[in-house]
Amino acid sequence: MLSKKTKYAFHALTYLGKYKDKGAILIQEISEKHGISHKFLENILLELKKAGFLGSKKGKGGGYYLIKEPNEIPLSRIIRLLDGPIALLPCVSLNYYEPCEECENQAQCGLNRVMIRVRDETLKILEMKTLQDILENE
Amino acid sequence: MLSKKTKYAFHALTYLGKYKDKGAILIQEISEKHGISHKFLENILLELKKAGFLGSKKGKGGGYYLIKEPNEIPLSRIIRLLDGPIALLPCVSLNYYEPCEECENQAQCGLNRVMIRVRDETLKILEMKTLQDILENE
DNA sequence: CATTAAGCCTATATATTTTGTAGGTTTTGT
DNA sequence: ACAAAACCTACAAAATATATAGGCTTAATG
Repeated sequence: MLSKKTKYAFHALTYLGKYKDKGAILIQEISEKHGISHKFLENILLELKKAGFLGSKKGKGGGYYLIKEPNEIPLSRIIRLLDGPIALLPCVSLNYYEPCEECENQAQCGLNRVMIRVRDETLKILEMKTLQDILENE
Repeated sequence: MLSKKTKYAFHALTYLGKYKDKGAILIQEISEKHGISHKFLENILLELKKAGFLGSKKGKGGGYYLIKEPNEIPLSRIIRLLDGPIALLPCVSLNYYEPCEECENQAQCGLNRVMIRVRDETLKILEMKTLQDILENE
């Protein structure tokens, strides 16, 4: 399941996408609209900024704004940024690969192959669908 | 990601499937072969038993054994039993449905639809693939 | 140029979940 | 009767997720 962090990130991005013509938007505005703790959201927005999705302006009249087009933000990237791996096993993760500690031999692990399929089907969707699609559905 | 519990369950089931002609198999045998804590595995096997996958025999010469054919044990059921929902959001879970607390209106939640697709594609695989497939791959 | 309102940053606190342990009870073969 | 095994419930420890605190930096404005 997606963490709250990731869900909050989607809410914030959606909000910023919806009002992207209004310029910089306050953390506080988003946190109040969605009932998210201000400080928690602050951390999330900062991560999104560092990852290159958001820009910000400090000081009075400051706030956050999207610096990518919504159709350039695949859902997969947001999930990976905030939640980590999308795959169900570390040994089939593309971005967070590690061998499974319990598995003496990954090549002959029966689960491995199935989980590669699950990963691929999941990614087909999450890499194709973007913030744009979310915005259109709301 | 799958929890250790679920991974251990798969290891145990695979082991029991592999040696299903040998009758009851000790917890200890499985736990030693896979480096799993005896007591932790005990709890897992008990759950698998209560869910109808395993049988057991108490007392001397006792142990656990499969009571379903490996091809009657879809991976989805094991994951759900030990890990809970397969879906990425509670509001799209078939077996563990709850409305998302942050979402005022699920019908017009943009994520909802995408996550239904992810769930469906994932389930296509995890309901079709069974312990049998795992055994064949090892 | 002082004040104020905003984001930035790092550390810490709290809550929840996962993982593992303890210890006694029941059952069964010998 | 004894020993070996699963059964059961509760608890402990560790890890992770969620949330908070508090000072720092930046920028607009009267």
